Amino acid sequence: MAIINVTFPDGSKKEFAEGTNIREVAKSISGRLAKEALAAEVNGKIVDLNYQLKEDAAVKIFTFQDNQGKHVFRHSSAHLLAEAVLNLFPDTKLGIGPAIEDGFYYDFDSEHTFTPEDLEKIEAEMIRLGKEKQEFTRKELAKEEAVEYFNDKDEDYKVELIKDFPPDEIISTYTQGNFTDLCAGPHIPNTGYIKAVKLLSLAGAYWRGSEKNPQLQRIYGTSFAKKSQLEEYLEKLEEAKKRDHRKLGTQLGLFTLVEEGPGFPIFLPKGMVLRNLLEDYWRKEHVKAGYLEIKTPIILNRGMWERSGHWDHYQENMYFTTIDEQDFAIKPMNCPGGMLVYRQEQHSYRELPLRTAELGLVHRHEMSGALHGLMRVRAFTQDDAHIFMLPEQITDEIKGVIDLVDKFYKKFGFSYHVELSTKPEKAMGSDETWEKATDALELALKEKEFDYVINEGDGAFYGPKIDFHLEDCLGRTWQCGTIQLDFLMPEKFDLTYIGEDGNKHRPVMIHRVIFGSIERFIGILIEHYAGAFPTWLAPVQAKILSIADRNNEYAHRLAKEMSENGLRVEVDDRNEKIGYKIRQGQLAKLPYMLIVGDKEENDKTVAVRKRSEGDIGAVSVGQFITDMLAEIAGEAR
RNA sequence: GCUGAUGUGGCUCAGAGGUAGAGCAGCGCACUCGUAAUGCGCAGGUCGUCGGUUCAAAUCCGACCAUCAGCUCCA
Repeated sequence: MAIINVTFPDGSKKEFAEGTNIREVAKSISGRLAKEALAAEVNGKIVDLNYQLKEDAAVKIFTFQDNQGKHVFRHSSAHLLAEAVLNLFPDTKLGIGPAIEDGFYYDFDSEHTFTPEDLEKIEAEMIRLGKEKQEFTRKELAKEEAVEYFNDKDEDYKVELIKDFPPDEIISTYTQGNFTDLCAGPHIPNTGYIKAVKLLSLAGAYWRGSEKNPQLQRIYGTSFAKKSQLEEYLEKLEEAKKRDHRKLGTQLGLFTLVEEGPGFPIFLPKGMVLRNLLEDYWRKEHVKAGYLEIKTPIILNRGMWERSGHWDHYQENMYFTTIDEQDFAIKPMNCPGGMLVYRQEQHSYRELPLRTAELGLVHRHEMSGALHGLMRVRAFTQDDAHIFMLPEQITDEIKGVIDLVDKFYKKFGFSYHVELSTKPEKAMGSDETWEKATDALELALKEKEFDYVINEGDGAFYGPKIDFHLEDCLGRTWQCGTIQLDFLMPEKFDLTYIGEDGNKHRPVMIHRVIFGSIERFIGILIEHYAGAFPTWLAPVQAKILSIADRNNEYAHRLAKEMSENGLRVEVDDRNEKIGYKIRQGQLAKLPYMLIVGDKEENDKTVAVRKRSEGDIGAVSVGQFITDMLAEIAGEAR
């Protein structure tokens, strides 16, 4: 029998007899690994533990600690879910059931509408089946056999999937107990591993993600190797929900969402302070980066929107109005206004790149089901800019914008990921133009050495884009910044510049936003800081709390002095105990509370209580103001 | 828009056919207080909206609106 050389991730090597399976390999390393092993990677391919080695191989064994191990574990959990559902609701047809970040789901087609109570029953059934320790066994079959097998079981969706595979594809199925599913695998050894499982929610999901297809019932769940891990996870979810910007927004008095204006958030005084600070910072940075600020109207006439292509390509998202019997539209984007600005005068190649920026309020008709706090609204302000440039300036300008986005996000401590979105179905312009634009964006990303994923067909109707995504408290990502390269709009509006040769040429343009929408960015910001804003951003930077009524005058005198120094201060002069005032201040997440009683009044000091550190002792008023201004200047830089 | 769930005072929630209740917040009074909730009292709700069933509806039924989760779509 042949000897096989196995190399492990740490570089160590071991010899095994041909046909040895991974379980035995794990056992040879340690009993514990054999117990915890879920799946393995052999020469780059993910396999089951009973995969038999046939040649020399690099072997990695995965446990629940590894992402791959988790993934396999959750995928097997999805199979267990399907088995449980079929046991309880035999007429159910199966869609697909993959592992996802933090869990898994399975899509079902059933006459019966699942209820939250059903989820409990299904969960109990999963646990029961888990106790049976049913083994997952793999079987390979030819395409026709597979079609026949699933046809017999009336699994229409599975048949549809198989029919889309290439003709010579080897199809595999996995069976546990008397449940068999179409699946590439791999899977964990048996269902007994799944001891901690929780079905979390129920939702409709279109078959293969298309609105045109029937809607299936999707059950979401998660599972862990140990009960304690599940509990920890559920606790973490609860904690994350406390950071929800919708909750904190009301609690902290930043904004409000009312039934009278779905998707039209109302900003309250404290929210406006935050918003204005962001805009101030934005303006400062944009002047530095060579942008000129403009403001274009919210309403423009029909002809202009026809020219821009929005009338044909974006109508379903737009709001309309009539003025003096003429059609007008409320802008869903700022670009056409930007075009009108460029067209105001003749431009020389010497002026380019010309960077015009606009904090523009746009309105878009979003589907009612898509609305979400400040993250997805129907009216929002984009921190827009349109850069008009020579073709040879494209890469540098894109790189400049990438740097600016990075600077902004780093300032707030955001981590983000980048996507490159390509030509959508509803697009203007030729494939060549699109390809040219997409290549230019890709080149800039490569030169910047950014990791990015390609988002097919998700570009704007006038051009491809680089999207910057930020995460909310639950790890859902939202597109914020975007850079779009556009050869078409300058054409549509017949934009020109006079080149070195004295002739007219067509400029290229970039549409870009950094925050994306101020509203969305604020939503992310609230969740990121859990409402505890750094001092420079805090709507109220310090609150002065008086100990007794007789200290109120001193408190107000201090407040006046601090306000005159540009600090945002409030006084709590209510006739309440200091512990109570402090509690409320702490819940309001104020960076500083200044407690003033007889002692402070006599010494002309304030007793400082810092949000993060508690009581830090008394300092003179002047000293406190100086320190705070220094802190703010440092943060706001 | 689709699927499911939810909607009770400013906020968090109880009440599940007999005509609305608590805590917090608010207001008043007393206490004048030293680092996360002082006590007492008062006021506040056409129970999302409209319609139906019933002697009687917050409660049962229907439609609509809004919100939440997900799908789809997007900054």
